Amino acid sequence: MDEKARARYEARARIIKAMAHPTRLLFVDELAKGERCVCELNEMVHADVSTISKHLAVLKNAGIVQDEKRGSRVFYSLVAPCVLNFFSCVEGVLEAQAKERAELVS
Amino acid sequence: MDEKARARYEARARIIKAMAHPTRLLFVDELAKGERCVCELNEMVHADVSTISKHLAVLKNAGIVQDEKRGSRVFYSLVAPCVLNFFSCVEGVLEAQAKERAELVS
DNA sequence: TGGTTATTTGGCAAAATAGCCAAGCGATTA
DNA sequence: TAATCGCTTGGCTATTTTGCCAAATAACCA
Repeated sequence: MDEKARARYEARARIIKAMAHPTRLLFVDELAKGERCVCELNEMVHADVSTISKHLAVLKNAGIVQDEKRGSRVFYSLVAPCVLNFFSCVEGVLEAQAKERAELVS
Repeated sequence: MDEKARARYEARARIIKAMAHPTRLLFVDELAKGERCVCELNEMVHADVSTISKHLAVLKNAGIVQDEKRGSRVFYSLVAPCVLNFFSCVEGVLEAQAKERAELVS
């Protein structure tokens, strides 16, 4: 594999890595319904606001969400809705795993 | 968020995390073309065989690939081809980012 | 102006991940 | 049987990620 190809896979991995956290997946799921301010997202999770803010920064850096300050609040919204497609795939994999585990028992 | 929802997002994140590495993305891409033995995958990457083996174990544990021993070799194949859909999405995000960076310069 | 609210940043410690080497193990060949 | 091949596992260190706290900033209200 040449250097260029390696860089491409690294760039791809960077984006996917941004999705690889339960809290961030929850946020993406929520933002699919519309924009939300940090305070709203904060209410959904048991974590420090600074932690929330850093998770959102990760998503923003990856180009998955964008932010817009209005008044004293910052609103985040989804700019790459295609990441929602990840869910159906992942759900399918989880179901297959559950099925397999069930068969092992029987 | 209740305990059950949290567990669901954690399970999802586990699968996505398995995809969040350049080498593993390369392997998935390669396995999309057909099964490959560890030795073939090893040739594609500058890394110790043990490292390769561990990456494959991560993908297998996540339910993305499966393995089958035939003779002295172990062949891996893709069992969740839907993960290939990740690529087109990620590619789109990368393009959008490149475009934005280009606009910042101009 | 001073205080409060909303959010980000810096810094740190704990946890998870990555990758190398050495060792182990089953299958194959000599 | 001994040596080799293909692969996995254990163990270790280096790096990255996570999440908390404290501090900084910006907008708003009194």
